[in-house]
This record gives sequence, structure tokens and C-alpha cells, in this order.
Amino acid sequence: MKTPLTISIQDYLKNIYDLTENGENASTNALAAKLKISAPSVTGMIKKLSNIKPPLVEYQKHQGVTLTKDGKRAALEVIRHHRLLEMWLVQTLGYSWDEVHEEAERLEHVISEDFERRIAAAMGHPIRDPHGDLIPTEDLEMPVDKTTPLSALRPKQTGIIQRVKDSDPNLLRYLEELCLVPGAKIEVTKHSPFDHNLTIKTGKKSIVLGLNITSQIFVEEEQ
Amino acid sequence: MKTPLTISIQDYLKNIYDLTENGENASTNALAAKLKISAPSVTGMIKKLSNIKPPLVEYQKHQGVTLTKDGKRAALEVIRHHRLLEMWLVQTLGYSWDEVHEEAERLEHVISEDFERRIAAAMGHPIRDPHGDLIPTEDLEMPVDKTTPLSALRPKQTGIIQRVKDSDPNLLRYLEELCLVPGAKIEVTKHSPFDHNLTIKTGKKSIVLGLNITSQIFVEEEQ
DNA sequence: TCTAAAATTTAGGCATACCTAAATTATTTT
DNA sequence: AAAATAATTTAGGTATGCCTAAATTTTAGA
Repeated sequence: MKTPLTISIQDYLKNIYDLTENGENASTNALAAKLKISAPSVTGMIKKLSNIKPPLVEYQKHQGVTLTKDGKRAALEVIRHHRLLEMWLVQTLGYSWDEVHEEAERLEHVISEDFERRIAAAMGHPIRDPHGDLIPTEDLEMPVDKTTPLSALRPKQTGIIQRVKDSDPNLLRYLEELCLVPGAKIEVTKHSPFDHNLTIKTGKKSIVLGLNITSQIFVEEEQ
Repeated sequence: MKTPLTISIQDYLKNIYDLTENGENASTNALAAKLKISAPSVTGMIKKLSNIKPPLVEYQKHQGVTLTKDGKRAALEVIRHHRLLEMWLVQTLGYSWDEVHEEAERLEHVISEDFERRIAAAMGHPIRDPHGDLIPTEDLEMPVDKTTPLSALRPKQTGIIQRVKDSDPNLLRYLEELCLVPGAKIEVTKHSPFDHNLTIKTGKKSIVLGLNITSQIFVEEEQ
């Protein structure tokens, strides 16, 4: 009997993908926090995912989990759905980039492969979603991200914003007001050594941004 | 504690709505057949739905169920989602009318009210879905259908196809080939009394249709 | 009207996916 | 290195929503 990829399982895989992108194992607690589920529940599901026929995760007690090839494919499928949907909602229904996440979060689990192909084609096979996150390709490869956190730039360096982490809708709304959105050209004009504040010039405006903001913005360096 | 409208419950309510549209109660077996679920499971769910705080169904043992006001509202909400989604999939993603049902069936349970409003507005608040089924209004009233089954028409009578029952995708594909789709003008030219076949003229073609087809097509009579 | 068939319900189970409390293992601090 | 703390797992439970088999009720036929 094949284990169906339930919505719960899809959510686990997607979040394990996120937590293991840096190369580390996903810890039980970190997963529990991301999924807003108790740690014992996570342990239970992890065990299950590591024991099904083609295992979806690699698990050693007390060591956290990583995705297997199969698990990674399944995770990228969900992530592709999510990011295509976000782009679709913004482009065709006028959602703003701070509103799309929740809607895509529910739709991602129920759309067909046919639907996925249709919206991808209708949008001309976009590379990034509205926040600039890279969209896994149709054959489920994750493109390599070559951007740098804005926080790493220093005065005189310039770049184009490619991506903003979409964790907080309020931050997104704030950045939109400041026109700090993907595509915007920026130049760092000042760096404050102790608080890590950066002064950014975008268009005609100059703005001072703290590290908790500049670490969420990723740019493609120019020159 | 509020009982959440789970996907299962939404499916029950929607199907009870269908089965009770004629004024009769929905029988356990009929519901089980429509939902493709065993009869005992249906009995169990029905009992639950009739016992929750504002009951969603009215139930008497061995008598079948009807929807309460609350149940009807919830059912119409799901049906509105379904029909708006079908229209939207056809209009914006090029789905054909025989393909949309399945996709809408899954999406209907997860879209937000915001999403509903956006697609309704984007399409100019359509009255009917691609099969001609009436779409419940935003305040969840079901418009009155004034169409007649094609099977009730007799020679010389003419009409415009408004609706085709969407139960069988193969029938839909067949009718599409014959251009018997909502909006098509037709004229009945012959009636065979014993087999109830009707000969229909549409455009330049004449077609003979059996009762199992003409009873699935609904027209607005002219003159 | 009585009986056979059909419809429905009761009884008892199962899988999924969550929970809390308690036990265990790992890590840090002193 | 022992003790304190943190992370994780085990144990035992719950709600949902489905199942089959058996009992019961209703309906319909002779």
C-alpha cells in the first residue's frame, strides 16, 4: 500500500526542506515550532516518514531529520505550487505581496499538476515569486540563488533587490511603502559599525535600516 | 466549542442540498451513493450534523435528512465557490467544461471569502457556471431557474440552451462536438412518441437525441 | 396480512494526526 | 565530572471520519 502524501505530510516535508537548506539537520523542536505542533507529534510523524516504503526522510534518534531524494522531490513540488500560486494570485487577482502567503498555503496542497502547468504557462514560466523566492523548475530542481544579503553590503556598493523574506506581512507592507521591492535599485551610502545600521539610497530617498531588516533583503550586486 | 466546517462536512451539506432540491428528504443510501461512502458512515455523520450547536441538518431516524437554515447557507457557500471556480478555470486558464469539475471539487473547500470575491468581481459577477448551473448570489440566495428540460419540447418549439447537467464528462464532450452548449439556439423538428427521441435543428445540422440526453439539457423557451 | 427484500442503524474497529505528562537522552554550566 | 537545563522520545489518550458485519426497521410483494 502506497502512503498518500496527505496535507500534513506535505507540510512536514516543505518545512523540513526550509530547515535543511543550510545543510544542517532539522531538529524536532525547530520543526515543531515552524509547524505550530507539539514536539511529540513531530517525533511521531518523523518516525512514520522514515519508515514508509520509499522513506521520505532520513532520521536518527535525537539527531533530527533530513529529506531523502523522494522527500526532497515531494517538498519541491509543494514549494513550486506555493510560489507559482503566489505569483498567480498577485498577477491575475491583484493580491498584494503581503496577502498571498496564507491563500497559497491552502491552495498548494490541492491543485493538480494540470493546474500547475496551466498557471506556469499563463505567466510565461516565472523564475521568482512576488517576494523574489526562486521557483523550483518543472522537473523539480531548485535554481541556485546568487544573491547577497543587503546587510553584507558596504558604502558605495549598489545592487538590485531580488528577494525579501516573506515571514512577516507587516515588514512586507513597510518595505512596499519604502519602494524596497524586488527590482528596486539601491545604493548603500553609510554603515554604522556598532548597530549595523545601513543607510540606503533608493530613487531620491535615503533610508536608515536596522540589521533585522537588512538581513531579510537580498540583492544582486552590481559592477 | 464551534464545530468547524471540515471538508467532509462541506461535502455532505453540498450533496444533501442537491438531493433535497426537489423538496424530498435525502435518504441515507442516496447520500452514501453520491458521496461514495458506506451507508453506516453516512448515518454517523448525519447524527453528528443534527446534534451540533446550531444543527446543520434536520434528521429523524429512517426518514432521511433536510438542511436547516444554517446548513443551507453553508451548502450554498460551497456551491457558490464551486461554480465560480468552474467559471474562472474556464475563462482564465482555458479549461474545457468537461475538465473543470474535478479541479473545482478540491479548490472549493480551501478558498477564502476574499478569493471568492476577487474572482467573482474579475468575471463581472457571473450568473451561471460553464454548464449553465446558476451561481448562488453573494448573500447566498439561489436564483430561481426558469428553464425547461429539452425533453419537454415538441416540434416547432424553439429555445436557447441554458444548462446541461454536468454529471458525465463524456456527455459534455459529445454535446460540445454537436455545438449543443449554453447559448445555442435549437428548434425541435420531430418527436418520436415511443422512444421519446427528439430531432433537433441547431445551426444547419439536424440531430436525433434520446431521452437520456434531452432530459439533461435545459432550455429557455422562445416566443 | 404476512413475509421477503430493501433500507437503515447499531456495534465494534481502524488509520490519521493531533495532544499532555512523564521519562529519557543530550548539552551546558559550574 | 556532576548537576542543572534543554531537547527529544515514550506512553497513553482524543477527535475525525471512514470501514464491515450484524441487527433492526421499513417497504413492498404475494
